[in-house]
Amino acid sequence: MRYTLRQLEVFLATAHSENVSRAAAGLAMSQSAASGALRELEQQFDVQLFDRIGKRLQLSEFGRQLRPAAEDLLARARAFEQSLSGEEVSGRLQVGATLTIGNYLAVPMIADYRQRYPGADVALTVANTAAIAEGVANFELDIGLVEGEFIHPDLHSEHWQGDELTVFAAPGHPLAGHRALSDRDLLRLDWIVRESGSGTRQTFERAMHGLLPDLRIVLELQHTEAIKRAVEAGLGVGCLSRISLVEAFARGSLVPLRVPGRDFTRELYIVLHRHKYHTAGLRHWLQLCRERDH
Amino acid sequence: MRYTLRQLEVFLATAHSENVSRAAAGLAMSQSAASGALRELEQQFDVQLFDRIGKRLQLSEFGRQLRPAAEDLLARARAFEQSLSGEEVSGRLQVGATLTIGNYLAVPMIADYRQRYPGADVALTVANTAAIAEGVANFELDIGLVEGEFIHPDLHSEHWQGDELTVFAAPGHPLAGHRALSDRDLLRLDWIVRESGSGTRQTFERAMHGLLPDLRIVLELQHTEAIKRAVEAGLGVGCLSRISLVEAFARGSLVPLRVPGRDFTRELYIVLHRHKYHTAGLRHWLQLCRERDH
DNA sequence: ATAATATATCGTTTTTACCGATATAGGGTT
DNA sequence: AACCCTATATCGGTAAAAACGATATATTAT
Repeated sequence: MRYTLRQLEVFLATAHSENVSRAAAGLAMSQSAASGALRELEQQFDVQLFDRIGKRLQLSEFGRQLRPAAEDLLARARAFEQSLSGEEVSGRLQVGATLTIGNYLAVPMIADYRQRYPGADVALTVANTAAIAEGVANFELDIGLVEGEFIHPDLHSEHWQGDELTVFAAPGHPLAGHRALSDRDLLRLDWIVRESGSGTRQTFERAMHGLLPDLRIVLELQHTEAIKRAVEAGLGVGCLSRISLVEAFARGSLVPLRVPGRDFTRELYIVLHRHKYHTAGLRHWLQLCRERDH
Repeated sequence: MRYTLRQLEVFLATAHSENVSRAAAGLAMSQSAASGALRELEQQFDVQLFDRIGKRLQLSEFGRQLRPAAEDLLARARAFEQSLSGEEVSGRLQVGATLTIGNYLAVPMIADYRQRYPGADVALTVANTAAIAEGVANFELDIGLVEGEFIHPDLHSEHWQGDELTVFAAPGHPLAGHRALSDRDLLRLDWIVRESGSGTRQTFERAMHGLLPDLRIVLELQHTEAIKRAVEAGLGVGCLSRISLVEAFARGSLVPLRVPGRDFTRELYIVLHRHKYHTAGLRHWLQLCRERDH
């Protein structure tokens, strides 16, 4: 064997940070040692893993090709080390989720996961669908839970569960408890919705197709809770995922409005890297996802 | 990382030969170095991979548990080394096959394989079904092509193709070109068949169920070609796989006899280790197998 | 018993991995 | 353009690791 697992660690850490010094620090070694390990690996096989553009290191085309296999190999090596150590589930599972999913679906799942597999740790990163996908593609996230569809050569996205937006208002709103809303009603309402670019907003716009130019959007907020409070305060009606509203409906602080003519459904997806090793932790999390696949 | 790929190599080579000295020789290192590497690996994780029974080393229960994952990891590490080296298919593919399959199916496949993937090498081991299965389980063979079914916790056997034995005789035989043979006919014949324990013999005995005690077996031979020549010489009738007879039938040196009342079919299986990494070579071979799955 | 065969260990040598220091070089900033 | 900040590569030295040969020890076979 003409290379070591340590060299792989250096390679991948450097590929990740595009910075030998930081990679070295992360691996608890000096910059010179990391630089040497990289040089060693490249010389052994007479290949170039990085393009040295000035003082910058950037994965070469060849290095980019090799990375997924190297990540896979190292993940397996770590898993093997753990079976040698006799440990069960360990290592921090990096979960990425969009805002709505993160707050309302992922958080209870994390509680469940940590209870079922003590010693297992989860880090939740909340970002939009594109950023989550990027993270999974770069091996920074183990799994993504997102609201949008997309295509990426290295990623595999699997249908998780259906979701639906609900139009809602404060209990005292003129149209609360009213008949089903027509398009004319929708155009007379003041809307408080999520910001452009969010998955929730995209679904909202799709559902409102045909009315968009004339819709009165009075407030755009980046947080679900803020929207709910604004609606409670009577500033207008909102449109959010039903999963973020069940509690408020149960309490009676908000009430749903029926809009039968329009399609507010959307699908949630699980995003995985096509060539990533599934650690025990990841397998357990996936099982949890599938159990909650209504 | 608290271990090296080299240590894994020593571990596996020793597990394979149950002999540190030979393992060391195979890895081009001294016995003392191998012994030290093993000790190192065990001390790092405070585990016992081998039971030292006197001068004998035998995989401990723990070592046995770990072996498949280690083999998998090392196979992947080697594959990664090859992608670093820029080589394509390489390494010798160890194929195990039973006698009939080896001679009549595997040999032309090897020719095909080597032509399609220049640089790829194949070693064919011919043995009975049980020995092939054993070899695959011990990682000595990459794949087995066998005639019998069996169950083994670590092995996965997949249906490959159907086969059929054919009863045949020399063209001048009294029953050649005759009507279909009845049980009474079968009992009057002199039989030349494969030896007990062979897959072909097993299928033959199953097909002849009910007649076995009275069957006149005049000759048992271990080689298909020998049986054909004996039948050509008029010593009796034979019963072999149709795949070993097509040529002789085409030439007219032998002729088939019809035995409609009895079932001479059997199934051929592909045997793989459940937890073995599929190298590029193995994947190509499997593809070849599936192409030839009639 | 004795020979043959294997493994473990010891002292030694060689190799390697790593560090700190230093040289080099790009990218901003003034 | 000169300067500083930040990064990487390289060099010499050192400590650790890996390997070797020789030797001690243990088991099996003769």
